[in-house]
Amino acid sequence: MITKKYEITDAELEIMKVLWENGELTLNEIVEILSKDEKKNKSTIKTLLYRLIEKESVKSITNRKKENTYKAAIKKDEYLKKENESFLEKLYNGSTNKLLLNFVEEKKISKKDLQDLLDLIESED
Amino acid sequence: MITKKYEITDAELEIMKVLWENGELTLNEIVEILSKDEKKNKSTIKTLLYRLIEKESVKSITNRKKENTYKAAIKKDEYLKKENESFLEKLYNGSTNKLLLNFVEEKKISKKDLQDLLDLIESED
DNA sequence: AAATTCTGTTTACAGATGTAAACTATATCC
DNA sequence: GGATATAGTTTACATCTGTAAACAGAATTT
Repeated sequence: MITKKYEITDAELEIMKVLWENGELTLNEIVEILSKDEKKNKSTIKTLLYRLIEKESVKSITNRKKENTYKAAIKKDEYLKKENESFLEKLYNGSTNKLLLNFVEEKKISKKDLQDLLDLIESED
Repeated sequence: MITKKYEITDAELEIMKVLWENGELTLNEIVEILSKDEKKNKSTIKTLLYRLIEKESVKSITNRKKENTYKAAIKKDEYLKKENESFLEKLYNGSTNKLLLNFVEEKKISKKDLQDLLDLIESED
């Protein structure tokens, strides 16, 4: 059976982000946090949370004498990695260099950004 | 009225890629090219092409005494730019630097890649 | 010219997605 | 303890997607 752990939709991702940032939360806490910028109905958030639980991207924790809490069951890094890869594949034939070049052309990356990053790497090894 | 020009689905994108690479083509030429790697039915390709025409991403050209030809009505660069931006926004809060750092951590970008790119930029200005 | 064959256009349909209400069981209030 | 509120679960529904067939009009064949 194929795991769909990483196939998270845009709407679901908003919930994952909250969980990644805040750890273990109750439904109401999630709603609270999301209500700051999003205008999603609580019921909608419940559904999204449920779908995430079904696809095992979120774990629901039953607490004695309290509401359940929910936490991310997949790591943000791993998710990002998959997404990066499919983005690269979809638009740049898997070539990071093409992407970089494109970003530079679009002025999304400056010379300084590159230099800073290089310095950072140098300082690490 | 909002133009949906750039909202191209994954399946539709395969057709756009063919048109970007080959310019103006007939349906059969598109089918021919796509049949190399994809296993899409001709009818499916027709539908995708039609949807692209509807959303004004492809222009259909009527030729006297010949089949229509089709060509991309949006530029690849522009499309890429939008996609880059939404990808950045969705996963990195719009921060190119976060993306870069992440790519380096995932070993998608090497020190050499960065250096080469820097050299390239230097040589340009 | 009638039959056949394609090209262009429309319709179909199942599954995914965003959004939210309905239902049910459990906890809380009086 | 019964009424009420709320959390957890299920169902609903419109739109979007991927896939493809149906249909209609023009071109080609015989």
